[in-house]
Amino acid sequence: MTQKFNSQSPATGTSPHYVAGSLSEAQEKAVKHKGGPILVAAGAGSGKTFTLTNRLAHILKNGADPSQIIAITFTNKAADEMLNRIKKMNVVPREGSLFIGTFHSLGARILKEEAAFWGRTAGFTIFDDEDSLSLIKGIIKAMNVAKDKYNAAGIVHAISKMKNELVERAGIDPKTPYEQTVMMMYDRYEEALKKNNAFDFDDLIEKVVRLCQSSAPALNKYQTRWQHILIDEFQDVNTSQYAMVKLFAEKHQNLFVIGDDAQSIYSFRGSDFRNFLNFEDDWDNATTVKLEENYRSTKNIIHASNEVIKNNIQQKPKNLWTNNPQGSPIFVTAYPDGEGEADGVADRIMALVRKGEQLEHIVILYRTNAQSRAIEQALLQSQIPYEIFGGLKFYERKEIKDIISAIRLAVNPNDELSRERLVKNFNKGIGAALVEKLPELAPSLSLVEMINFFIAHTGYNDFLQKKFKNAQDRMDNIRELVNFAASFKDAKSFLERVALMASTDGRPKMQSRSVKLMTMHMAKGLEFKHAFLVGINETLIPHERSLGRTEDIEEERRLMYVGMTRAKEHLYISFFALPSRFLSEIPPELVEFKKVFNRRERYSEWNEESIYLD
DNA sequence: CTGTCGTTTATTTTT
DNA sequence: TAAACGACAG
Repeated sequence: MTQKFNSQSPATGTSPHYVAGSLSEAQEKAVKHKGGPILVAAGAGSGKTFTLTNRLAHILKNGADPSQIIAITFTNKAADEMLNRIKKMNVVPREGSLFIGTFHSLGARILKEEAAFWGRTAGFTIFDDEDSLSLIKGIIKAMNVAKDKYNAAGIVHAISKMKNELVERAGIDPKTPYEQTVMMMYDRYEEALKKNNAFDFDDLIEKVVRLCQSSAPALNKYQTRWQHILIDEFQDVNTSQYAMVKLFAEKHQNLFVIGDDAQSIYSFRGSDFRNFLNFEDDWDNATTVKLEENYRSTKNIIHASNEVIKNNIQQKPKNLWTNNPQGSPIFVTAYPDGEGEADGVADRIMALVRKGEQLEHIVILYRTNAQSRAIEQALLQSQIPYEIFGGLKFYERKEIKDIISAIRLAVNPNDELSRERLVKNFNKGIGAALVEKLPELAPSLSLVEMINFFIAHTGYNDFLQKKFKNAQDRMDNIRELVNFAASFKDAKSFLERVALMASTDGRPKMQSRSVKLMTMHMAKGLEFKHAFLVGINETLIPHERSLGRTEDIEEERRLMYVGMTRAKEHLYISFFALPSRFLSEIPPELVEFKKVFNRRERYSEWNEESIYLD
């Protein structure tokens, strides 16, 4: 077995360095599956990406043309990783003919082909969440309704939900005046998108499904084209994504889906892991393979995680096990308050450093972003270098958005939002002049020339310096953007990529010598030698907002499970105030419990006896 | 354009 | 309870 414990994989890498060909028995069964629908239930750390990549290679080696295959992921990062691994295996005869990408990029690609059906051109713009919000805000204003009654974000959310759940517009019968108005806004929103020659994120899936539902030739085209469909993180598909895939796979039935229902943590965004649980009922001749050997963590960590997730009712039964060593106990620490906890974690990290541990092997995970502040302060004080993951997406930065707006308008003159943004941004008519000039200029300039034109024409560096204290940082960001843009052959593909970028994509590469801080959501798929789970309090995880419904609490438990299974060797869990119920689900014999008193005098009477709730 | 005051809102966020 | 946002006056 080359998948060895404590491998030298980078901190953010997802798996040890495998050698192709060393599949476990279960992995081999999944990889060499003959045909027909197959669900691979891949537990945490069971070599999911490895199996998926080998499956793809297997299909290619058995004579399928790359153009007949689509492999769908949720993130660009996952897609890039798979593509890199596949390239190394030397099984793709023609470069560029194989689709490995996200649901959204697949949708964008199809809609480019089918733009006319929706009254768009191939140069359509992809509106992001912020664009959708401004569009709705404009509609609310124009409709002259009571602003306090119609919350723009709420309406955007409602529309997004309808699209994700494929709710038929014609089937909706709004009863109350409020509902009637919202539906009117929906209609206006759709009109506005069309007028702007734009699709929103959800359209990239929904409009493909609607097209295939209403046009037999179109459906037949894609069904025939794609004979093999592979889907990663299948537990996270939403209704429209699954509908799209189902339509495509109906003809050849070569649908390979892989994922872990125990790690479904995005239901608030429409992910529905019942698609995973019901797969065998949904496809007559479905095969199921379970990957239950964990190559990542110690026995203690796996045992503790299993005991926690066991308490969920809605799940596929599984028995995750490992050949790895027993390892150290789970270190659970009670602190008097959040600051005490942060200091305690910093102290513990210092101790690890003194023992020669590398900072990049350490991660601190929390439930909510707000929790990072206390931790940051403590790390600063102890002079421990750290890096926060997530936060603002690269392209959501103001300076980046300004430039993107200019390129968007150049490519798509109907993009009113970008025009507005540019006009508003600069005084003395600079914006207006720019907006006039762009569409003549665009065809004659390369992408990078266009960006440089924008910067020169608007005096953008001066603009930044006048307006922002951190102008230098922002100019650095622009330089990053120019570097990134230089690798694209045309503005259209650049815009598509940028629009579909996640918060961790496209940012300057991370530093290696630093502790990583992130939410438990962001940590999915990653692994670290040492994982600190902080703020494991009742009201934080499970979050107080989830306490009403069993399903929500079960999702919180899955999140806890995701957090715990990130640790390879050492798992540190801490809390203040009331310990999370999930802590009491860890068997006491696996835990080394410690209490820290007297951080401040007023907590001296703090006297909880154990982490176990009554 | 800029600053201030009142109001709102407060989990997670793969695209 | 703070902090972020938006409206509006100066």
